Amino acid sequence: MPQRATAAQVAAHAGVSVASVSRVLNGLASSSRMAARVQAAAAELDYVPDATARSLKVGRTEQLALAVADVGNPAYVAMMRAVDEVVRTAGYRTVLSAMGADPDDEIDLVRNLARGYADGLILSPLRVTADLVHELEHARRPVVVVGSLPPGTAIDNVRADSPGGVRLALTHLHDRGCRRIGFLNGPPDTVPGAARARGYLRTVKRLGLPQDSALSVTAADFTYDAGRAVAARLLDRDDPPDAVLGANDLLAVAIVNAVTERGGRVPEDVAVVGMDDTELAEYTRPSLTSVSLGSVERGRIAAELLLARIADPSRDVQRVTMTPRLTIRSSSGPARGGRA
Amino acid sequence: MPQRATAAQVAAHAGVSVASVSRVLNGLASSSRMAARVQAAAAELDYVPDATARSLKVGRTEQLALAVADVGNPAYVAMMRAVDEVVRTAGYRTVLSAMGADPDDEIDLVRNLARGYADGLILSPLRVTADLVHELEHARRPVVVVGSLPPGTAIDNVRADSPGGVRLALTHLHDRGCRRIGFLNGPPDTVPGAARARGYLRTVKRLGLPQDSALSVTAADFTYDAGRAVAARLLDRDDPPDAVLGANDLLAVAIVNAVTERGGRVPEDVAVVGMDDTELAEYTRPSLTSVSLGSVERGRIAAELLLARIADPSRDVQRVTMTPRLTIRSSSGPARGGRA
DNA sequence: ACGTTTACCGTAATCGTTTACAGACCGGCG
DNA sequence: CGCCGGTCTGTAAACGATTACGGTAAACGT
Repeated sequence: MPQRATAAQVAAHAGVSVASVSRVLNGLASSSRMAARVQAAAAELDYVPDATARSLKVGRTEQLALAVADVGNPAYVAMMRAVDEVVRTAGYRTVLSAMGADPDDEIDLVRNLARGYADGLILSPLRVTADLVHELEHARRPVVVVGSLPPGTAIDNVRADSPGGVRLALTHLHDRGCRRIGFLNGPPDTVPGAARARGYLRTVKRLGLPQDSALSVTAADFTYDAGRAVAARLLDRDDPPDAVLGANDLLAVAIVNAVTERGGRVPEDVAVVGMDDTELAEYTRPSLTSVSLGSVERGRIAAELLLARIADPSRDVQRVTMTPRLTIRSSSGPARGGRA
Repeated sequence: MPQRATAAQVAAHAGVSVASVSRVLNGLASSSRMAARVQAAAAELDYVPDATARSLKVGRTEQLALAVADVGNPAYVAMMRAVDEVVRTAGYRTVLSAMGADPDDEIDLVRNLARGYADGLILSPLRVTADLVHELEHARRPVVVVGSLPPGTAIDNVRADSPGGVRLALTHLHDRGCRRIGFLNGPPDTVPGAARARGYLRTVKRLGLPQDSALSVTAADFTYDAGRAVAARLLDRDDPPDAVLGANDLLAVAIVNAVTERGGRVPEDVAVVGMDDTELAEYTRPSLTSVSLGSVERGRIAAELLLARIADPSRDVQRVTMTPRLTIRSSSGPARGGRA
């Protein structure tokens, strides 16, 4: 582990001042003779400027923090990739701040941001409490929230249109002839859980479908295992649904597998639609019809919003909503026409 | 965006010196009267110490960099989670340094580490060139490599036993009665690709299986799509294999889907085994027999090795190899006994 | 030839902490 | 009463860069 050279050492070695070293290495005005000397000395000593010292002086870390609720969820993975892509090409680094389900984690995170280890934060919280909103509005560094916020909150944010996505999915199933459409939701006290539950109720009413509360089941979280754990409540009934919407691709796949394990066929006996349109939808068999809520674009836009705000802190607060898009695959099958 | 208070302001507000502020906030010796005053002042001004300044002074950033080749690969996602878990509980942050397929990216990364933006690096390179090894050995900060390195390289590393894993898989298939066992590999010029190819050849020989080079196919990378693109070369033959090993769960799933789309049955017509034992193996139908190369443990151990080396830079170089473990699921089916 | 602009370069201040060092104070012991 | 030991506290020097400022010398115009 060789010692690191400092700018002062380079300066001494080249017989110039540290100011000149800094100038040359940052491409500021300097004679070509000077530039050559400094560069030679820097190369000889294998000098690399210290990021920490630079950050302290210029007041920027060139790092952006990213916090998502669940790194295991493919939708978040896709979002992370998109964020990192934008962030990196802008010359910043991404620091990952995974967090648990505890909303206090998020509050701590925003507080810690005040330490200045990053120039901004992209936060995708599962639950939004009043405390969190308060903390966000008083954050010492710019924050962009991915997901909905209470109306009037003055924070840049980019949200999915969950109710719209649910409507797209249910309408599609209705068009295919499904009438008893079940819903496997995640925890209803989360932002996406609540939004999707709202969308489900609203659309069921609008389409004139049976408002049977037994058709709506919630999993403990948005994971495959949690989906499997409660799938029986939906399927093992005298009057099982002829279609199920999963609040998530993972939950949808859980339903698909639960159906097939019971000897049922997807989509003939039960059609299934997922949400997020992750890669999973392509891998699984039957491939999964899924409505994209724009995870990738949300990530990209969030990163761009953050960079823009860092560049101009006084710009207007932005609020972007993605429009959902349905991709039809095998799990909701071809038109059911003659059957049933 | 309220202004940030500095230690000097807190000191002035409390009528003490900045040294005392620092001492109190870091829990060093100080009278209770002093502690109370400082804490009151700090609370009043909502003071949070600056991470950058602290880092500059103490020479630690409390950040660890993590670089993996492909964030889309579930095996790496699992590894990332494991790393982050360990890193975070040790009080460090994880900074993500995604990189492309270009080996130069990795060299840049190691070089950049000299800037001191992180206290250490966990690197999982797809390809290991001589230049990279050289760079690693002269790195200014501790590096742990996940994956194999040329013998004699003095770098902490934790590797998978790919050949062992392949042997496990092939032996299993052989035991099930399969004789024409195909292999869908990733790029053979990558570290895992090369290791698995070696393992395949060796085991095929040992088991006395046909050494038909047409049975071994390589995909352009370790992704599902790349697998799909070349699956035909393996399946659409006069003498198709009765089993296929995927170098990857993604590649294995690609084979499974390609088989079923051709009307074949898995495992009856073609048994399939994957590698990495990711969550995908549970989701897909038929569920995928897969050999775990210990992605999660590799991540955990890599993080622990790095932390240990940071704590004691002169400790002996460690090299850990995970032993592979086979999990049998439906895709390689029950004993084939009477059939064929 | 002389004043003035221009281009470079070095000195030193600065970013916000931590921490070595030394001074101040108090109590207790001989 | 003097001295020693210990406990706190403040002063000031780092950490390693960037950059405002001023000075020097070359270049230029008349």
